Amino acid sequence: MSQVRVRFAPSPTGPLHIGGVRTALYNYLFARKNNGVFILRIEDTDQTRFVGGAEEYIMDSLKWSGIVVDEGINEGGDYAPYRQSDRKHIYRQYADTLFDKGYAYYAFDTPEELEALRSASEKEGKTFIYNAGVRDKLNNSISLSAVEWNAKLDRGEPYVIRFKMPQEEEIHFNDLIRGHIFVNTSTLDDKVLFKSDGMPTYHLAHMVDDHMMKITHVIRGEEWLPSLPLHVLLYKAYGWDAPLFAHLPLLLKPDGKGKLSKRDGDKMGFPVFPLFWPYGETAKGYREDGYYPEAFINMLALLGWNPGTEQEIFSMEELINAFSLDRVGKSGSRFDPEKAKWFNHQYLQRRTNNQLALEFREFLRAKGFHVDMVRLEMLIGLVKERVSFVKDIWEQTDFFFKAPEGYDPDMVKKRWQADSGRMLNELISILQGVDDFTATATESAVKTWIESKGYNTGSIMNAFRLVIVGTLRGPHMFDIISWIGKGDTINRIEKGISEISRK
RNA sequence: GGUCCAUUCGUCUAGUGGUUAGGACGUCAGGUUUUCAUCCUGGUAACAGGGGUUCGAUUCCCCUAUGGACUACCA
Repeated sequence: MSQVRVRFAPSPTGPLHIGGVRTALYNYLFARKNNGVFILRIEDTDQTRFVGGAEEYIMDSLKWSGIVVDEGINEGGDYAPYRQSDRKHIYRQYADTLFDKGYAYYAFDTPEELEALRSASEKEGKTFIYNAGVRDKLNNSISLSAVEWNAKLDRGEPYVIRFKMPQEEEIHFNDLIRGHIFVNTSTLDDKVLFKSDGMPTYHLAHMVDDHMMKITHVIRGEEWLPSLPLHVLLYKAYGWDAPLFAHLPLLLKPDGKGKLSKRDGDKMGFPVFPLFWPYGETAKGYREDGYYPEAFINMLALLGWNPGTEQEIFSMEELINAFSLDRVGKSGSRFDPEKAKWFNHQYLQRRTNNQLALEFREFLRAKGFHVDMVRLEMLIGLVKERVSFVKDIWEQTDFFFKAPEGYDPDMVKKRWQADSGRMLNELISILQGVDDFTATATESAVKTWIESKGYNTGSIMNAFRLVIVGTLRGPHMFDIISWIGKGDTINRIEKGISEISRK
């Protein structure tokens, strides 16, 4: 068999949705798995919907995700150009071929006329379909005489080129994910192939390009399934071999009904886009929310596909190895933001303290703290397993950098006893006597003291934590005081005693 | 409305003509942690409904219901 060639073909109409990233990913995995080629083609035939920055956004998103394009606008390739507006000149002749062969015709109906027909049909509870049923009553090169429609062309009247859908024919085709499907052409309409503005529609452009670029497998979203019969007919009309098709199920809302949208993300506080979108109505991105691209991709890969084993954590290499189209599900997947966080937690745990320290150092710098790497790595080691994102580390460690500004009133009420101040004063002198201020040294000194006095460990330690942290949370107490040092520890105890006792 | 597609725990899913219907996220409980979190252990929880076919259907077929996509000179 010839070399596998697949393409991801988005429209630059705004930021790329994570559903789009998943489509790109599956194409990419399929290509790599089969030693094939992954192509990025920009489908910008609708000039009215063009959005500046979207093309770069698409490329940046793929790059961040670790999806490597083999042929595309930046990469070049034997089938360039890879942007449809740059290929404009090649489509017209293919529309003409279809006309010459009798598979297409000119239509002069104005958008207003068609709109009127549609609303009239709707009033009767019917759907207006521009096909064999009404074709010869409308304004086109089939209903009009050759003299008439040629005159219109000569006058420069706007027109489109429509596909001439067969009247009553069963179209059978196969989808790699869904199997055999068939539909009767009487329910299909004469789709516009070539627009009056001189641009092809998606239906013409994508298949001409797929054919010219020798695409072997079309892996795209389920929203294209209804137009597959048209595409199959088009391939037949040209006498071309059609590629194999695989229609991917959609990503659905975490709750409620319908497909995942930007609104869901806004409402529930999770991103629906890979990267921050800075234009117009801005949108948050996974990258900016602190997700690792590996976790993001891993999460997306498992939404609609599964390996058939119980493995859940996959590197890109592993995904490539394990991927196959026949393990892609048929039904839409509800997106679960909680599971996305879990994936990031897993990836964060697999990073070394050194890597995390490097990442967290940027955070600290922004806050004006400068800590050397050795101490930072120690700190990371204390809180690493408690967090899912680098940015969470701050919430877990803020009290390492500054004494508490207040003391949790509920906890004080619950844990601060009449003699807590006296005992903590004793504790100060115990700590004062520890020269080597390591966690083990201070711990053993304090435990010996508590035992010798017959104190209650719990009440001492809770009060201790209160004055050091400000509330009852955080890592092991002796790890904390070892990190902040003897001087600061004692200062905090003294400050805590005086401030809490005063109340 | 019409056409097409889909339907296993709350969610992502595995699975088979005869299984204690498995895993993960979430959730709940217990344990560890003198705090909180993590972690560990355990529990909860599903074959949409109705007809067939069959000795036997979650699995195969049909119908219904529900969900989704499409129904543009948008992709």
